[in-house]
Amino acid sequence: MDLLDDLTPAQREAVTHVQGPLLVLAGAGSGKTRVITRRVAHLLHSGIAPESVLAITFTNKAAGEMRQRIDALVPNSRVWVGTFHGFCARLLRIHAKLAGIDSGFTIYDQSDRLRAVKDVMDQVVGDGAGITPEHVEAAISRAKNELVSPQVLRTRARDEKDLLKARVFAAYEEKLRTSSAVDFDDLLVHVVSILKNHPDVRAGLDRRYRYVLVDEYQDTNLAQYAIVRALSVDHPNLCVTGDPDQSIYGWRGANLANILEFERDYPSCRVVKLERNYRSTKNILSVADHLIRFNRNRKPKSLVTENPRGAPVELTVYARETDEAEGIAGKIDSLVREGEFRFSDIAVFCRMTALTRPIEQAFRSAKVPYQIVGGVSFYERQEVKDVLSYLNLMANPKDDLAFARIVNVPPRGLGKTSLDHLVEAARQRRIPLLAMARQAGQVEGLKDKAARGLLEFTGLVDELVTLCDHPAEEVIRQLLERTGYRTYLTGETRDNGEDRLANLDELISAAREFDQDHPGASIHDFLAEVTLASPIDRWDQQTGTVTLMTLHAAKGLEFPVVFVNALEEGLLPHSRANDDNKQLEEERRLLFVGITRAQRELYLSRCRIRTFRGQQQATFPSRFLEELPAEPMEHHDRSGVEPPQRVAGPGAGGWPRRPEPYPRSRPGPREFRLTTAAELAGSTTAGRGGPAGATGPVNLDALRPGITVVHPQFGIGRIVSVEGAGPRRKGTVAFAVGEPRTFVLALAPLRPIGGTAGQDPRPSEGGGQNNR
DNA sequence: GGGTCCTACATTTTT
DNA sequence: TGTAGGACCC
Repeated sequence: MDLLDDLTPAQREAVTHVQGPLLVLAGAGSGKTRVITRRVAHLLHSGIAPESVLAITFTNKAAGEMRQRIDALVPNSRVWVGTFHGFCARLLRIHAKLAGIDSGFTIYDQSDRLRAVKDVMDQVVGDGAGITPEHVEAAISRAKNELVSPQVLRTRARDEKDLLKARVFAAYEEKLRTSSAVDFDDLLVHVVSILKNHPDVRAGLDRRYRYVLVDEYQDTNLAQYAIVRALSVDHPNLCVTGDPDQSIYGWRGANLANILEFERDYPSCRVVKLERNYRSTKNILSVADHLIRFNRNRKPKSLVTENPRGAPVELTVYARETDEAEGIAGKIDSLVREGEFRFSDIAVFCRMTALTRPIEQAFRSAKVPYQIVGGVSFYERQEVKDVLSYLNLMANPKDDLAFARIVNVPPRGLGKTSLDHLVEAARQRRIPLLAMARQAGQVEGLKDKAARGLLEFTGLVDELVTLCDHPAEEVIRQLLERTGYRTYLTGETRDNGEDRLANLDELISAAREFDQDHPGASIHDFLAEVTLASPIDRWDQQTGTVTLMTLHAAKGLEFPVVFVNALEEGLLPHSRANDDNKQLEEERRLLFVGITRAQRELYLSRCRIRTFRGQQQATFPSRFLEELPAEPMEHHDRSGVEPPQRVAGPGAGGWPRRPEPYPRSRPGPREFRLTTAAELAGSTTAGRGGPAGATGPVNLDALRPGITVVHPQFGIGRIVSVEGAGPRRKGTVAFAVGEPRTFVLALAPLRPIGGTAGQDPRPSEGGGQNNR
């Protein structure tokens, strides 16, 4: 077949471009994957050696799909397709020495890193000092993604806490070094340093990978950017594809500027825009387009489609999250019953995994088959992690983390006290725990019994190490028997012993599959693959079930029918984004990504009262709802709420302490009216750019304690106290969502709402008027 | 040493 | 609501 036959001129231009940098700005659903795979095929057809093509994706799943599609066009092409982390892990195995690490290094995942940070903090910081290991861990990751060393981080410190973080960072790095371990981010960081410090290696790789493709370029961080650039100096045949409007990993260091300024990096580059959408109906696209136009930091872009108009986009308001879940389950049931869709055509997206629970429950009782993507990865489950720790220790005797994890699993009479003695002795001698355990007799303060236990353990490890060259499946089978782990779990009747045994069997299957796919591979390779695996890689669209996943996981996928739930302030946008416009725009893109996954039907929903973390709370509609167009949408209110009552509220200006349950006995459609903080603030006419400031002078006398106010950014709240006088008078406002905040009243865009203090400012109240 | 219970805690998204 | 870590008891 001809590679170009069924392509548009723009797509054809991208596919046939061979030499020089190329930027493909691909709107959602514009056939980007098809363009990339065709382009690779075209390169190969033009006589370019497969070994000189490097295709980098964001997830293993995307990589697998791309490889498959390339294979279909050009069988057995041996093009390298993979993720950044996979590529770097492979490079590092070869060039470990140049980065000053063992080639047998262990890769620590995020939970390993957190564990290591905790250990380090115990030693370096002593007691807390006001920062949590999670904070430090996040700071370390951020620093690494931005190629910031502990030393530099220290010079940037602004307070005691920052200094402390920098100190822990340095100690953590030392710990990694002595353990021959690298964390996730290090895979990139070490490769960057090799490329930087060894020009010959860099030039060699640049030459080798003459044609580099990077997908989802909008999600690259500084380290990734540095790698890509270093590989495209002498042979800048760099093709990047992406969509700035779908950048949703800023929190992980992704830098939108990478794609926005690609043309500046490579002035000679060709730019191809794919703006025609093949995926969604006109209605869905219109909703997506309206929303994303509220983002300021973007390149304007039009998305057009020749697809039919399609059904209206539905927005439904429910009373509670359980009703929402049941509503979604019921709708899915009828969609399938009507015969137009199968379960596997349908997906439900949530902002957070925690929001999936009520939906799962509803699915179970409505007998809707579903699979959930995300949450705890298979490889992060305790028993799986235990076994992997054995493998890690076998492969890397310096891996103290692995040692500590399994030295007493199954129980060998080695409790915390013994461990503490061992750790202290090892620390003094600066040797790994396993090496110290071999000389258990020399450990001060250790009981005989514990010393014997340690020696027994080292003997076991030595025995296991002899298995290292065998196929992964066999190693694991043997390991489970010889360590007594299987027996240990078999005796475990509580704690889902059965499930855990089943997980071990699944691990064995995974190992078998690995052995088949990678004959001759080492345990290191198996461990690397497993550590770099993510939950989404295991997702399978072909199982005949509804898919339940986070909005982040949904990127790159498409479904005929899509539901997005919990469109409420504090959830979408997430409360942590409240005070930062950049983050707010990212939240908007997140919803944009969700919407544009839908091919034919899109259902949005929210509820008035949500029980979350065991707490019942009244909600506010997401501000994003206000940014959707009126026309192709259909609003339903199934919350059974009363029209607003113009009567005095429950207390003197009282914020209801606890939201009143809405009557379920009086359901029925109600007229719909959007009420968002921004609208109440009187800024609905602000148009582009979203909520603006207040629209007129506010009488400062009106801002008294007890008054309900609205802030364009933080939403509705009540003034709890006022201090000082004159122009510098400050007021503290308790918001319905998020932390209380203090403002200089004369400067803050606060507006009283509801007129008198007595009026019920109940959030989320449906209005009596129709907004159309 | 090891198990159990309890409390305090945090709580986004993941290669 | 869940989990991780500490206190307590055997």
